[in-house]
Amino acid sequence: MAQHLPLNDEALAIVAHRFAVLGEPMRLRLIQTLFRGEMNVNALTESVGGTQANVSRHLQTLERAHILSRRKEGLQVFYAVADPSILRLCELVCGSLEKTLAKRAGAFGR
Amino acid sequence: MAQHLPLNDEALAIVAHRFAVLGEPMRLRLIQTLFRGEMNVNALTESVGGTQANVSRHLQTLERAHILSRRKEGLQVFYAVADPSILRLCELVCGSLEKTLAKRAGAFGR
DNA sequence: CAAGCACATACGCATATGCTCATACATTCT
DNA sequence: AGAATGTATGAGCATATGCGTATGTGCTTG
Repeated sequence: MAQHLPLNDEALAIVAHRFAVLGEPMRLRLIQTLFRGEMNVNALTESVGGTQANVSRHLQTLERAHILSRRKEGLQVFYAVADPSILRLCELVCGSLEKTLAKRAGAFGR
Repeated sequence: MAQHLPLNDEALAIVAHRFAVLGEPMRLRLIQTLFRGEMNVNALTESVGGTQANVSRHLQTLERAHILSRRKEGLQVFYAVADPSILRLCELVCGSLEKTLAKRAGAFGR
């Protein structure tokens, strides 16, 4: 947002929407899983837990935001991380949080 | 999220919350204004538009998320960007959006 | 101490969001 | 064509969120 500033109303809404899409634990969990590579809906549903319907909806949200890509192969649909900046985005947030919330650092990593 | 992966539930919730806080146009507008430097509530209210009550609420949300800092001086309260990573975060999103949504690029800049 | 200013908060409303259950849709196989 | 499988979508509910109006709180000044 440096060479871009100040953003007008439309741009602001678009940026806010992108952040909002990333602002749900279930969607982050899906993205996190997909960092390991492309996966179909059933596999993702098992991996993250919850119902297939819910997972499908979140995947749709992420794809519409151009964060994931969608590839249909026969009966199955494979999703993958489409926007490489997402990883850096998450790293930035994690790094910042580790500093700001050093007390709760135990919640990070495994 | 690289050396951090995979995040556990608590960490995921924290990261998601941070993204969610950034996922509102009004709050982004406040942050954007504060990139120019510390400002009090009245000045911010005039700058971003809307009611004082609403601005105050959003500022509170941002401060609780450790994105802004709060300094009281007499009658006035001054807010400032507390987390320097926010700027890079916004830049990342803007850059990514310019590429992904090249068609709507006209919405950016001024 | 009373008045005034800057900011925060309680309340109520309208809308948005996430979830589940059930069902529709699409593709493959028999 | 009909059955089976994988995915998407509609309906309905519960909760969360953003907003405005009105009021409360705290500091300062006359």
